[in-house]
Amino acid sequence: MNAAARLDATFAALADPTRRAILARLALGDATVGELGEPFAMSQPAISKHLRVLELAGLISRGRDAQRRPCHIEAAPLAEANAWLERYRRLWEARFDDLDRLLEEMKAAEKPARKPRARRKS
Amino acid sequence: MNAAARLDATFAALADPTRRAILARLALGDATVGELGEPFAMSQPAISKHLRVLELAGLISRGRDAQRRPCHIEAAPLAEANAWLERYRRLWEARFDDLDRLLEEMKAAEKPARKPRARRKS
DNA sequence: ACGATCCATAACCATACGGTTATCTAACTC
DNA sequence: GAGTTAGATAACCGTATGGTTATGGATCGT
Repeated sequence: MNAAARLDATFAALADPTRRAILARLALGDATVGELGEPFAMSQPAISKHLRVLELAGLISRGRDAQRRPCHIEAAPLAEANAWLERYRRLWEARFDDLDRLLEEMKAAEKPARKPRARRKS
Repeated sequence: MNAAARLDATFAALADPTRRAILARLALGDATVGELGEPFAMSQPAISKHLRVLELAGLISRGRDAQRRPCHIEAAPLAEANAWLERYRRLWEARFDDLDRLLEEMKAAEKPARKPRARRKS
């Protein structure tokens, strides 16, 4: 799987609240399928499907403990997703830069400028 | 739209290589629909659909310049996605911590330990 | 006023997704 | 060996997604 396909799978896996909650749970430590499904008003096969999506995305791995299949979070794909987002960080930090500059201006002028950052639907 | 639904929309929007490429282009500056579609072997309506997905996710906004509809990247949802990922940063950084520790051990023992970090399909 | 340009919308299609119920398998327990 | 427990798998269903072609609408140029 190339980098683009991995990002596809990772972001798609994260685009579901149940799966994000499962990852949040697994961040606290390994858990079985039953434990992972318990918080959700959802059938067991539905949970298994979510786990398969997470596994195919490389976000979890599964061990074996008798009948149980403990799940373990694998953070590497999250690191890749983070690296992708990283390239856009300046775009959202610029917002705060603007805010800082605006605050400076307000402090200097002692009169709230009310300049709403331009843009936004013309 | 609540935080979870926004994350759903954001991650889903990012789970497509065409849309990520469009965002990459827009990070360099605003562009029209035609300009955005030019690199892709895809019909114009397909591009419009991708742009609508990005717009619904709040990742772009659109202005107007005569017949043209210039698109502008909006990074705020990316910041939210980043904030979500941030909570898992220690999980993938731990990997490097382990590697560092392993390297320390190797250096101390002068004999490559070959301990493959345990876990992984039992 | 007329055609060209830029883009959106509608209708359609195949496939994927998120859920269900029912059933099957593997391993433990007694 | 019989029943029980933990999950996986199969078949199905409604809706969403990603693409297409065809058409429509707004604005520019002449």
